[in-house]
Order: sequence, then C-alpha cells, then structure tokens
Amino acid sequence: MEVTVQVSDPEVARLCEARQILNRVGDKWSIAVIYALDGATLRFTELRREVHGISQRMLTATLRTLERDGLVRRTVHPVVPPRVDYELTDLGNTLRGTVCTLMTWAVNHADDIAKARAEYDARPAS
Amino acid sequence: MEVTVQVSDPEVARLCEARQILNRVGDKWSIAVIYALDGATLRFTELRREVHGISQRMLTATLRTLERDGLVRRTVHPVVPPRVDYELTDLGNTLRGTVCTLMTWAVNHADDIAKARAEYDARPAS
DNA sequence: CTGGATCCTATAGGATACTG
DNA sequence: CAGTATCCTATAGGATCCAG
Repeated sequence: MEVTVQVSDPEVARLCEARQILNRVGDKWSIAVIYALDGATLRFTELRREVHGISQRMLTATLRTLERDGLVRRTVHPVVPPRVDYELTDLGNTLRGTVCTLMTWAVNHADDIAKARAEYDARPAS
Repeated sequence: MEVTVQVSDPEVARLCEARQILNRVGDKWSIAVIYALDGATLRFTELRREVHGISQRMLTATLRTLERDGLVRRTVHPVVPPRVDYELTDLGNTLRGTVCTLMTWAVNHADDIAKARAEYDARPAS
C-alpha cells in the first residue's frame, strides 16, 4: 500500500512511519526469513527448505522486499545452474537480536497463549 | 486462518507454531496497541487517540484477539456511560521490552530504509 | 536452480450506520 | 462511551506453468 499519512505532530508522524516499517518487517514471512538468515548465508533453495511452508512466490517476494529495504543482500553468481546467495546486511544484522528474541518469546509462550485461548473460548458468552 | 500444519520434526513444528503466533502479534495493529499500552491503562477512546489511524472496527478486533491470547486484560466498569479499561497482563508484559525495542529500531532506522529503497528503485532494471 | 507471469480465492480491513 | 453489524474493496498469498 505504502500510504503516506499527513500528521502535524512530528512525533506522531514518526510513530506512524515506524508502524508502516514494522508492518512490512512483521509480515507473514519476513521474520522467518530473517531468522533463517541469522548468521548464515543461504541459497534460495536452502532458504525454502529452512522456512517451512513458504511458497516459491512468497519467498521471492519477501526476499525482494527485504533486499529493497536494505536488510538482505542478494549475490548472484554467474554460473550454470544459477547460484544466488542471500545474507543479512549490516542493517539487517541490527534486527537479528530482536527477531531472535521474538522467536524465542513465541516458542516459550506458545503454551501460555494456547491456554489463554482455551480459557477465553470456554468463557460463557457474556 | 489458524491452520495447523503437521510436521514430523518437533523442532520444526515449534518454529511453525511460533511463526503463527508472531503473525498474529505482528499483524497490522497489535504491535501499536501493545506499544500504546506499555505501562499504561487506557480506555477504548484513549487507545483510539493513541493509535493514530486505527478504525474503531480494527481496534475492537485487535483488542479482542489480544485479550483472547492472554496479552491484554479488559476490565468493564458497570457505569453509565460505559467505561472499559485495557492493560497488559503479565504475559503481555513479557512482550513489552521487545515491542519497544522494535518500535525504537523502526524509528531509528526509518531513514536507512528509505535510503535503501531509493537506491534500489534507482538501480537500472537488471 | 532461481525465479517471473498468471490466475484465483480468502481475507484483511476501511466506511458507515446503529445500539445499550 | 464502547462497541456490533453490514457492506465493500483491495490485497495477500497459494497453485501452477513457463524460462534462462
């Protein structure tokens, strides 16, 4: 979408801009791809194996966007068959820690969330 | 959607589950709402003012999901006019730090990303 | 192997109007 | 005030086929 919102308060504008960025980075696959590239250089197919369930189309799209945003570096080796490597850029690396923290948080609290959902769903419809 | 994927490898299964959770938490508005509730108890309308651009419908939906996931506590005061307070639960608080880090990261690197995009778009179409 | 191009569907999410 | 209900559109994203 990439909608630009005009707001008078510059602080608010910054937060809105930040939200847009996070919406991008936090889309369905980006986090998983960044997580997979944590400290590793991977080829397209390797990434596809690593990020289970991603379609070819979305892996391509996600990588393109991450590359455009300067988070991932794409290196094409002029060989046959083609070989393309993906790795995090310096900017991408500034996200590594947080993304890993996020993943760990999700893994560690999956049960809590599942439990909370079960309780919520079991509550009598007010 | 809430698709359950069957995978043999339990480690992979955990990561897939984590991804689903992050997809939820990382949806268009959740991060912003959690960020707004960072250390604060807010009413519906206050939240709406705080999270600029969110529609009433999406604020309600986001809050419901966060409540169901056990991240946000909703307290209804039986008064007229109605008063409903929202705050982070203990579980929600375990996300505060990371969410704030994320927001800060986005604010701090918005320029880098904008620059990267401009460069990418200026590149000759390979 | 690494994609691009197409097609198609489900869904997210905005706008608006109504209610206890 | 704090929602719910309805309607509608854009878009995300999967499946599939093709290509250098």
